[in-house]
Amino acid sequence: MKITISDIAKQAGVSKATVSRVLNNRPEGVGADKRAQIQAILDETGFQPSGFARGLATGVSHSIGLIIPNITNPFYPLLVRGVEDVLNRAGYSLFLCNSDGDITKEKDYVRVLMEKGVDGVILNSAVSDCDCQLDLLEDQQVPYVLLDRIIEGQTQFGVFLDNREGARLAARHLLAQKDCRLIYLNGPAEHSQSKLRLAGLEDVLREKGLALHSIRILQGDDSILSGKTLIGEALDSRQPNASADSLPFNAIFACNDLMAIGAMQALKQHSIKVPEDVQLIGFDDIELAQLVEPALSTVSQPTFEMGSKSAELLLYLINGKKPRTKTVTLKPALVLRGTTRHIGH
Amino acid sequence: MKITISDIAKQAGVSKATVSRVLNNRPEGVGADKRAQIQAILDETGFQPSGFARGLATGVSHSIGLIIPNITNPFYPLLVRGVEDVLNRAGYSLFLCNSDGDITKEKDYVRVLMEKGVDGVILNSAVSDCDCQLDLLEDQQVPYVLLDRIIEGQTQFGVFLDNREGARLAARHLLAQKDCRLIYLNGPAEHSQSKLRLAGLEDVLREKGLALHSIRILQGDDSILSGKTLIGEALDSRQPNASADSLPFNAIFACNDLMAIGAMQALKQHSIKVPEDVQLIGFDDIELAQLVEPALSTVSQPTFEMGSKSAELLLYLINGKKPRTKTVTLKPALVLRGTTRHIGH
DNA sequence: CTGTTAGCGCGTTCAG
DNA sequence: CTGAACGCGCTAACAG
Repeated sequence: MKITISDIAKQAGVSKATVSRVLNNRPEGVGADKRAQIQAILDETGFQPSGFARGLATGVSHSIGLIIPNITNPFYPLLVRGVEDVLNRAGYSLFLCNSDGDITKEKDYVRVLMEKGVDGVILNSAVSDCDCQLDLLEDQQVPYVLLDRIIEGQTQFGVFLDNREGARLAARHLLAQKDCRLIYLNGPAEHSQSKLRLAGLEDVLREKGLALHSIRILQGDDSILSGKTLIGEALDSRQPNASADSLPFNAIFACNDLMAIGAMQALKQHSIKVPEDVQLIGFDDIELAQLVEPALSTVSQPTFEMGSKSAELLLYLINGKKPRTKTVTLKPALVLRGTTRHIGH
Repeated sequence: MKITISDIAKQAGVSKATVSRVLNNRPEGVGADKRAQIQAILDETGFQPSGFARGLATGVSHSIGLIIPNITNPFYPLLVRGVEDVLNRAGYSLFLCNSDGDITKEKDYVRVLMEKGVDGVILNSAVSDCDCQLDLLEDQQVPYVLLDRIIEGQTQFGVFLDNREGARLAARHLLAQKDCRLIYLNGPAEHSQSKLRLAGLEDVLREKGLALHSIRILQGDDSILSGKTLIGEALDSRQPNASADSLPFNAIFACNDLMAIGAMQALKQHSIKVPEDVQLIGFDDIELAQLVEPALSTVSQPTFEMGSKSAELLLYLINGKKPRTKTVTLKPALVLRGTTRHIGH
């Protein structure tokens, strides 16, 4: 049988209460002599308190849940690491949940996490039409922070990237060239990211006095394949024997790097030169972006920081502090590499 | 306050025991009528049992721990997904821990996981010189499976890739060309993978009647940078004005894809053609391997399956069944892409 | 078929 | 400064 707190109490000739006090470093109520003696026994027996019993008695688990769509998406590992690092340092453990963006799975996970008694939840869910998962959390007063997910009219805690501004940066660069015929490779339409990035693009169109329909929007799904297929089709549908000059587009802005890389593959297959014939900008700045050839120009987001910030915010909430602002907004940056040309000068 | 089992017991006019019975779908001991009635109350109140109390009473948590070096390494996400998928289907949750290959961290994680009362642990630790973490597990009889980590003379449960055979596959292909001057880019020497892959390479050397020192071994650390640096140095150190013919090597076998990709970058910087001037094979077959240019030839391992198999094995152990074999060995496959030439024919 | 009773291991009053 | 006693919410053994 496992060794318990009363075992050492007996062994030390004291009561469980006293052992508990030194176990939790309570300054009050134990003489230095006894304290040291008990600590010694604790150490040499390698005693480990039961998290169950502790949780039951205190209502605290020192573990939190992180729900993301899919760890297999190269955007997430760094984010997860950011979360785990600050959590671990603070003495918390992490439940990892892959929702696949499925609202049902997400709800199930939330339920399970609450059963486990997590002290808080970080939720990165891209869909925003149903918030029933949040209701569960609210009901039980479990603190949570939203990661990169905007819910209109709501005032939850969250950390976000300024997606709209990121898109503006990219769009301004691309639309700076005259006679720019731009394709926007959109991500899943229900994702707030896709919407915001499109909105940023439209901002720039307005800035430049261009019609909103002057660009072409292709609907993808954030995968390499969809980027490749979409651009491949756009290329196939043009006139045979068309020269590069007559390309139906000369710039692509993709909602994420994966689609941008897919687009590059299609372009390459058709022997279209990047960035000479068409310029290309992605979004996310995943590690892969630096490794493709030519290296992908993209809008970078501080992924690790998004994870760490959200964990910090959550810990704040768990400790009952009210952070000054309910949301943390991180800034994107345009990273120009090999798939864009330098403009002007 | 949270709603408890006695609340519904009261509400239904029965005892806690009865509620517990329907909660756990115990076939015995509850009339169909009462059962239905209680279930109804359960549903409409949205009652959720406390995992703490349950764990305390049963000694079971329905959660397991997974310790890996670093989720940020592109090899792991798929593996983690494999684990999580089968776990989730079986009603288990996953604690994710990043050890950074640090034995101290690893031990700490094991300790914490045991405090949380995990039902089992999957451990992917590359170092094998100290097994104190395992002792902890053994002491408390917590089932665990080793992932891709061989401990000599031990007979723990585990799932492994046949690393040695994988290296043989690659080495045979490379050494089939006559006058092959091979560089082996080794991973961290203390990793069992590195050792086994080197051993496989040496197997082939013996097969071919070649001296073990007829190849050059460079010591890397599994990172892109180390591959790039090492090969860069090897290239810089040759005579100036040397032609491609006089390259000090014409084939590279890297212990992992990341180093292989780094090597490719160095080669490209020196305008050395792959695979014409030097052939290159990596190991792992991470997603990136298909995306570099030219696509990387490599030894693939069934990463997802390694995760899922290890989870299955662990669940087996948790359920007290004795699997037929203590270890599952998965087979690697040589995937020839753009960084190797076809031989003979 | 159902209710009663007794812990699971720990934290936490409240007396002493 | 210390200990006895209770309760956290649930399961399990035992009666009825």
